[in-house]
Amino acid sequence: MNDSDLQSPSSLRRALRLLRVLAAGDPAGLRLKDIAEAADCSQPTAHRMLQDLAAEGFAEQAAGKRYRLALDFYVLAARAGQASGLREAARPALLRLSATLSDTIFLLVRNGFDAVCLDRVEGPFPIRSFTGDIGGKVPLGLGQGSLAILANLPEDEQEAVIRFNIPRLLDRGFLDEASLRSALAQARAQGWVNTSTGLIPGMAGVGVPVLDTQARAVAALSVGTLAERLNADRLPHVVKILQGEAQALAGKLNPFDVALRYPSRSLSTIGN
Amino acid sequence: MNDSDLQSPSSLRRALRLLRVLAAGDPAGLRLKDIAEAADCSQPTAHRMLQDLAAEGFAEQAAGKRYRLALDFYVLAARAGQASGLREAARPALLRLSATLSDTIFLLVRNGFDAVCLDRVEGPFPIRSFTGDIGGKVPLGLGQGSLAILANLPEDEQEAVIRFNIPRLLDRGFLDEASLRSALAQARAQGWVNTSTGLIPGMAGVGVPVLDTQARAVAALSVGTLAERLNADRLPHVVKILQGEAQALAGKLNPFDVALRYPSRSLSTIGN
DNA sequence: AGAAAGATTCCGGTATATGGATTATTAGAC
DNA sequence: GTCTAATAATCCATATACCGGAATCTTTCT
Repeated sequence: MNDSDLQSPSSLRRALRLLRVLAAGDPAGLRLKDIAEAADCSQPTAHRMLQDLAAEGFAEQAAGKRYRLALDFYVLAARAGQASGLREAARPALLRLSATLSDTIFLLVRNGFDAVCLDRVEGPFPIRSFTGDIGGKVPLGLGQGSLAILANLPEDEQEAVIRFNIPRLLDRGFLDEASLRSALAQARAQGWVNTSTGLIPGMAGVGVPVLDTQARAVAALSVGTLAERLNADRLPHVVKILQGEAQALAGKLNPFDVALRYPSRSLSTIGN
Repeated sequence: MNDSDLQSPSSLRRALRLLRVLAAGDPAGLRLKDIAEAADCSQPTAHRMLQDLAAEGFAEQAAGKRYRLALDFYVLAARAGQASGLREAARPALLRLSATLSDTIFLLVRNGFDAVCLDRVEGPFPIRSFTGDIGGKVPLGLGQGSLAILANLPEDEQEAVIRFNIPRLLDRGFLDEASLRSALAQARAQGWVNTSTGLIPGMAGVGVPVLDTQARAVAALSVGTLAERLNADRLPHVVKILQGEAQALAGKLNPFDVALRYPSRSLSTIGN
């Protein structure tokens, strides 16, 4: 069930898991003993690795000897996932949208079977969303932006994702396969997704895909707001503005970059 | 002079340097051969390490076998308690400032002998800055925000930083020690830094420190704009608004968090 | 299609990571 | 403030798993 390949992972992989432990733990820092335990390695080993991590600027020791991720880690991370410069390119659009619509705007990208929130600009209204904050993940198909991406993948990939995600969607209590497929058909036909499937009570949103030159979705822009703020009067306006930005954004993207295909790593990490 | 500690760094440290190489290189990915060369290790070694990095979700192989940092890395960092929550806490202030002033706003923090750009909100005018994008570093003392931080460090630390940074500043062609010290004195006296030292032609800026409860700088907010947009009329206004946000931000910070002290890693990584 | 450059795999020698035991340090109790 | 239990750091012999040259497979360029 789990991935622990029978032969112990390389020392490097164990060290990287240490980083995961640190990332998952209290931002104020974790005690060596707990780290060693969580990472399932001896205390001296954890210590030595943490020393190395600290020496390279990835970790640091806070007061009380607690270890935590250091700034360099965040600095490097800011450079990750920048392949298409998407976040950079989209930032102005997000700000404009948020300013124009006075709502919370999300930038989502596909990653494997998930949509990941790459950036988010807060509006004045408190919002509940699936993706949550930057870095949040949802199965493709759940939520407006996520659905907009899934609806605009090449057919074979879409099929694979659907097959894989159906149980995950059911787990979260939404959408049987039939309604998912009809929602996808509608999304592709009209070019955007609204909140017709009613997901979080009182919340509503619109998602539009950002398409590459071959009309495949590489990302999505979406608005999350209160249901009452997306009435029949306002909806078309919101859709139009979103589509305009999505199109402009598509034009700015490096056409060389293609959507990430299935990640090679094992599927067992999906649960993270 | 240089660090090559005579005993070769541990394999973990070498692997972490690989990550740095990836972060520094083309976001579209680097070829194995170039990575191996940049990291100064054999091709098979680089290959093996990259495989492990990929297996743990820190790197990935894009089309053309190119290796680059993976999105999971970003996700991991985003989900981890943002370094001291500063970025989170400051985001609204940055957005407000950018909206109010119509200029580019920077959030800088101290890290060792550098100021690091933690966040940045673009204004409508194209800006050249030392820190550049998120994650960019400058020696403490170079640039308005960076100077504002240095000016408000405890005396002993400030002295250590000055001593260390003088040659680095000279390298970049700016500021002899005397003018640095006088700029620091002025900065501390008036509580903000303007562009009096004339750094990038046509550019101007204002930086104010974000102080902790002991009046030590933990960060700085700064504005970068065109020189013509910071005339005598507007300057006081900008300073006042910046200071207001900096003060409000200081109030929101967890008083438990203290400025990062000197990182334990060797000084030789400064050149990065 | 051919050739050259690059990526991946293989494998033996050896450097190096490992964890138990030891010492040093910290945190908590009184 | 002192003592004690718990955690962190260090040491060291051992065996492991890392390393890089050479061979093979793959891609990219002419």
